[in-house]
Amino acid sequence: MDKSAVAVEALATHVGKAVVLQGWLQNKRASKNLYFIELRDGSGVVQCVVAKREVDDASWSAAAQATQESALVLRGQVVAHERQIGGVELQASGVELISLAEEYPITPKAHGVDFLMDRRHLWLRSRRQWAALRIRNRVIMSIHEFYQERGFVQMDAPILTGSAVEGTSTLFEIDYFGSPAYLTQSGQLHGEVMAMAFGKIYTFGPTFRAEKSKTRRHLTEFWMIEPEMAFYDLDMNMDLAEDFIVRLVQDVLRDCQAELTMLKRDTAPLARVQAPFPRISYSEAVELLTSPKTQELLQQHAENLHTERSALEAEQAQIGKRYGQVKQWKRRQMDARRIVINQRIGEIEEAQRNLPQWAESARDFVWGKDFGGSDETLLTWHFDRPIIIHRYPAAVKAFYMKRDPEDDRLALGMDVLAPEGYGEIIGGGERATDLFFLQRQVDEHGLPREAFEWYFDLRRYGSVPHAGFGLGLERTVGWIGHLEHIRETIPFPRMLGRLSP
RNA sequence: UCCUCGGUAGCUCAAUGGUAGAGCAUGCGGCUGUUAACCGCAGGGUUGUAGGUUCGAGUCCUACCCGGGGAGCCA
Repeated sequence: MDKSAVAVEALATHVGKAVVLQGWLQNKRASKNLYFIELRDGSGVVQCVVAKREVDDASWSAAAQATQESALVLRGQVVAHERQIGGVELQASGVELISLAEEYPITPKAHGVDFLMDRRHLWLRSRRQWAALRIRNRVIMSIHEFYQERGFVQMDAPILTGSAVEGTSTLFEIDYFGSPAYLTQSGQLHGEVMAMAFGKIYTFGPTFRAEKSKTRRHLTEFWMIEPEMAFYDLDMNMDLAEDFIVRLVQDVLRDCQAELTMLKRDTAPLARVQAPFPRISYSEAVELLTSPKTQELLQQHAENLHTERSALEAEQAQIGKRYGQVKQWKRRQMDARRIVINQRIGEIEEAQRNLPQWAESARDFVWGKDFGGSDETLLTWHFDRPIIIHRYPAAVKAFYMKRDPEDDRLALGMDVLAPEGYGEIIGGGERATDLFFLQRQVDEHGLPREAFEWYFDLRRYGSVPHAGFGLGLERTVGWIGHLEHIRETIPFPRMLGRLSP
């Protein structure tokens, strides 16, 4: 291994110099005396030009032999080249084949989800996955920076627990030396413990939910960041959540331009993610949801879908008519276009099927229910940035939430909803401080008091106002990267029916 | 659990109930700058499974299996 090898991402600072690159062949284009090799090294991708007259025979035949994902060492000079991503390419002087790859299953063309998921261990090498997971990395870094700069202490909550926080139906149960134990659903309660010991803390760990949800927003194993702060009320909690999200988005916007470009992410909506976020109470949200304004937005959306579909269908008909009379290469273009059209029409059809239900759900929404996925999406349509909804009916929130002193029906909870249909990325609130209230809540939720004695102790020994929230890492990354599915935001997604690789 | 869409070549997809095709990938040949390169040729199929309707089924019907998306629930 060559210690002097340069990372692709650093090449811009090596223009005009001779370098050694180590990596894998992502794609190759050939003409008689020239190979264009796209070399991937994990830090980026660079085009390497291998010209027959510039290299020796061994190098030339190595370049000829190299298949997709073959491992290579390339030597050459870095030259500036306007048309390349990153602005540089390598003029190769030597090619060494380290390992000849067998026929690679993931080709440069499209593949289906199931096929790719079965090959997740290889799929991770693809550009989109690279971009998505680099954004994940940047977000994780920002999370730690944000809290560490503010004097928060990182404290891990246990993953194995003896008690449930949320409903028991979504718990993964395991055998713990003959007793039942559960994989954690939230570090919440332990976070409160640590906040009483360290003041301001945050947990960062995996969370498990045995929900039988098959949607683009659900994983059975996901990562959650849960800050918990002593002497914080609901407003301070919302301020923190707002600053936090702005920071994550702006860091990615600044440091992940290449990744966002690769994902074809429209960055305008991200640039608008600035404080303050609209803060609306649950009751105001219900009013908004059931208002004519929401129905108008739905109507407009339905019309847009209809117009788009008509245009696509007209184009489809045109293609069908002309198909028999055109040249081969044109026909191929038409085939490709036809596939894109079919896919989009499928999406529109589904949206058109769902829209009436969305409208009905919004129109008939009654105070007291929790918002469904479509309701949340509709609420975010009214705004151009994330929104915070606070003061939910106590009945739909967790037992440990503090009641609103001004209205006992309400809990001092808050959710942050991401725009563009990505839904809830934060859930949290101010915690109840009163021992007797909590004991009653535990009883009413049918939970065993004994299991919460240690939690009750926090209210016996110096109980103070405190608050916190949980941020879903994968949903956040999915939203920032505008990814179609949450499974692309984590290296090895765990979902219903998916445990491997 | 329910609703909905789908399963055709290694992959992605076509195919008014009437001879199963295209692109990519693979192999061979061509091309001095390509950007999912391009051009030519070749090999590649028990249309998810089991029944049924029909002169004839990839296409219609029934059941089952597998997958996508959504509801419920949630980050």
